[in-house]
Amino acid sequence: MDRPDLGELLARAARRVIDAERPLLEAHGVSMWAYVALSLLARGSTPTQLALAESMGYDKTRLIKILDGLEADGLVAREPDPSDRRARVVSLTAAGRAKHAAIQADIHAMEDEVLASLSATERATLYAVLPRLA
Amino acid sequence: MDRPDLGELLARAARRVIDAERPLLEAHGVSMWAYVALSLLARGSTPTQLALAESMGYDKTRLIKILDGLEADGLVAREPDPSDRRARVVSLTAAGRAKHAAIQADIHAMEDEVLASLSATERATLYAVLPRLA
DNA sequence: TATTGTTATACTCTATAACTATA
DNA sequence: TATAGTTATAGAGTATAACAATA
Repeated sequence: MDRPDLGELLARAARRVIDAERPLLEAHGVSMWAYVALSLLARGSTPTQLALAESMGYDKTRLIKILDGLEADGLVAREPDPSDRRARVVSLTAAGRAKHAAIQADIHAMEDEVLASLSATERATLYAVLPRLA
Repeated sequence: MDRPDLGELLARAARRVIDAERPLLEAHGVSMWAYVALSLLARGSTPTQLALAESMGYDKTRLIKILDGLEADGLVAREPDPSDRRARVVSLTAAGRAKHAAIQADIHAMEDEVLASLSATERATLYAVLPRLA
């Protein structure tokens, strides 16, 4: 009966990693949710704002300010969807793609330190299991 | 270079599990942070409020309202620390211990569903690795 | 002088409701 | 009538500073 709570374990691990990400993101002048948006866009899709918000697990009304900032910095572009002129399609600019790659490189370097004490099989299992929990 | 971000994976998994916890906690009339406090106290220690806040990773000023509610419900007791009369020692009452056990039973049953698709070794690795990340 | 618990205040984040333009 | 994007407002959550009692 000495079983720890999974939610607490996940939340503590997530908080630890995110706390370590915070200064890296700040150095790049990008908020956490802005980085999440850049990450999804870097995976290749050019979704509408609503679709982007849903795949981020974020609110469409809050995403607007995020995109305003990214657009003002020239990292993303918003263009009207030809097939539905109510919608606006979001895409990465070349600068946005470069920015995301630079940030992600820093983050992955940080993660390597966090994961240093894990064996290769433990790491592989972690990356295999986590997506299936979400 | 198609490596996912660990922070995002952990945050999504944590959010999913915590979202599933929310209705269970609400049914027991306990907030998430109140449950975290009950969990730490159930592990046997009777810390001072400040020590409890630190081990929760929570703010001491916000913990006060949490403890006020738990004390009003008769789930915890606050007594002055004999060795330092500024401090107040927090402990579980019998009702608090029973309450925590009942909530945790519900939560563990929910977690079993979440973990159902994982093999026994995957589960063991997950429980071994997560504490080392935090 | 420093620290524990407490309160009060300001700030950020989040959720909800309305508005426009299209469908 | 319903939906995508937008804006504004209210609410919850969080952080900071100050206070009384004790060290």
